[in-house]
Amino acid sequence: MPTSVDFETFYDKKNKLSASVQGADLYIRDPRFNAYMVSVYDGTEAWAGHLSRFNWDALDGQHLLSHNAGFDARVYSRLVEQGLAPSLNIPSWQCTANLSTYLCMRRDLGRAVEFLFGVQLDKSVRGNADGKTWEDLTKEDGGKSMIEYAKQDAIYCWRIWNKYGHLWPTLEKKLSALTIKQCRRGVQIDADKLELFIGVAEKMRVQAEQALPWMAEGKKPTSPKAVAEQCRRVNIPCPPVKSHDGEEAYDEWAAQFSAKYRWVKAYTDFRVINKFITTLNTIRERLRENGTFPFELLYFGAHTGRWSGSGGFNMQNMRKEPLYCDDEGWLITDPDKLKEIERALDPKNGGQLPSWVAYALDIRALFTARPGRKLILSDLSQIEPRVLAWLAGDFKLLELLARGQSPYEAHARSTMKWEGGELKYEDKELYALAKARVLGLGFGCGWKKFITVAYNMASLDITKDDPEEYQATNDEGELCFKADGTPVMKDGYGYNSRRIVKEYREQNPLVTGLWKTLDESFKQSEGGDFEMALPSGRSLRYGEVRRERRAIHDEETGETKWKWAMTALAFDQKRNAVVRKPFYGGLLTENLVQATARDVFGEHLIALDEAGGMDPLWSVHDEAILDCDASRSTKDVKHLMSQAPEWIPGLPVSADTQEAPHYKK
DNA sequence: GCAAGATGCGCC
DNA sequence: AAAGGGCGCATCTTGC
Repeated sequence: MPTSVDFETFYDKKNKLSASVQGADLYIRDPRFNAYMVSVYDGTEAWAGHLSRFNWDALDGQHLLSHNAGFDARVYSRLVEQGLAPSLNIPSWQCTANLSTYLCMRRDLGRAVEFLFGVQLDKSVRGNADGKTWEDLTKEDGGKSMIEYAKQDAIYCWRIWNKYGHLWPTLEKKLSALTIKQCRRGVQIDADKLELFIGVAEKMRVQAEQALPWMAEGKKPTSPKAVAEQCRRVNIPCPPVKSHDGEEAYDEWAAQFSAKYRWVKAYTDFRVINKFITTLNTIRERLRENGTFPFELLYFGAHTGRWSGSGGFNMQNMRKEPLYCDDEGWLITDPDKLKEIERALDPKNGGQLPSWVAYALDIRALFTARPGRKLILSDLSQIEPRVLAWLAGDFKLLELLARGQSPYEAHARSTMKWEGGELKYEDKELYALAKARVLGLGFGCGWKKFITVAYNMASLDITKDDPEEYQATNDEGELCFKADGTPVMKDGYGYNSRRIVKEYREQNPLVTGLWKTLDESFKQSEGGDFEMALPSGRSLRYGEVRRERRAIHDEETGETKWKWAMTALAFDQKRNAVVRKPFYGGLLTENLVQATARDVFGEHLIALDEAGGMDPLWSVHDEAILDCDASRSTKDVKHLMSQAPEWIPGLPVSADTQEAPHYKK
């Protein structure tokens, strides 16, 4: 029988002493850090009290459990370092927070216990301990309430494992343990480069800041109010809200006014540079003496099972493009100039930065292998379209993929009547369309959204060939064009987008069939839970399916329409809570594909970890970053990541693998 | 003074 | 009938 362990440690939010603010590593090394209490439970007896009274030998040789094992294990190691705990033999330390998330997307103990046992825990004791030392707590009530609280936590941690541990597959246990190991191990940082980047970026920030007229009045640099006031002052419209009016609308606004007003470019630049500096500062603050950077990655951070970044630094969303700085310290944002840089950097053209670029600040270049080792980067090639084809039973497409064709070309051959040679080179237009269809239309996306999706994913403006009657006209009746020469279209336009969406659906009955099947199964589970089985053996659960009327607000007309929708309980990341959301066939298909792709990748991660000689440092959904010894090559990695797990036979898997001096796009 | 919401900027 | 989805963090404003 395992033993659960829970440490209570001093935290002080006001003075920025806490694991959530500092990250676990910095927190436990902070001079103010103090672990004052430990509680344990072995299924029969619970004990909680001050560390000085704890019989550590009781844990020797025991399999341990903690709710957030990564944290408690680090606290223990720190205590050993400080001579406050003996070094014990601990064969395993499992995490019930990770288990709870796997089971029901409730990570914190309170909500997990509420869902799994129907018991409401009182978490107020911990909340009230903010800024209080053990001495403070003993003065209050002899520490009694904290002792009871800590006991309760250890007991429920143990009970979660005891009741549900067997539902956690072996592979998932390994992935949980690997994730905990990765976070603690961290990654080697090029510290000199870090300092250089921060120095250059700070100068760039000053440059941008000096161009903001409202700074003189003491307004904040990115204050929306200050920007709006400035717009009124010079009699130009306020910048369109990107999430509301669309990115394109904003780009047009910026293009129109940036030549005349330098602050138009500068205030957006400021945001970009400032974000960059803040991110780099987090690395600097958390850097350990050996130059490694510990991070946090959440096992099962998304309801599909994907990992999520966490803990103040997200390892999964580092920008791909460097910040380019010109001789005067301005951020280079002009698309033509960026293209020129890209051309110049191509090895075929010399592979050097143009002379007018003073610095290229690439955050990814800071992440390297440990001394004497090498970095290997490997990502699964278009795993989601491949998985979709497998799930839909599209054997024709699978066969083309198995022959080594890209999903875009295979799709064009399979459904778009392409019979020529290599599509990418022979018909660029069709290739772009195939790419947009594959990436954009597999999950039920509608024509309106597809216009942006095609633009973002395949740089395709599918409205440009729309018939003239859809093109907007000005007051004089002349046709309207954007700055780049493409037409401005009327509301209700989208002739070609509608046509493409319709054609895709007609030509891919297996995919639409999958949407329909899932949609119908979902509807049939009305009144109960909908459980979607995944090929790997795990499943996604959608709780308490209901048919209900939901208000839809039409942005254009301002009207509110009521529509029937099928809804279920699902985890909402933004609110960090389980809420009711609408679902439909396309969305369920998307969840199914993403979850299955994650499971395939999970098998690869464990295979890589167990192969030896290479440490998976962290992962980004379909991409593994490995710190390898000299005996390992890209071939080994590529081979392991090209296997289809036995539960998904015939899935054509392939990986792009490279050795690199540092992390890169 | 703090929390929550809106917005922006990043990623697959 | 139609419906992109999955994430995290910083900054600013507003409301209590």
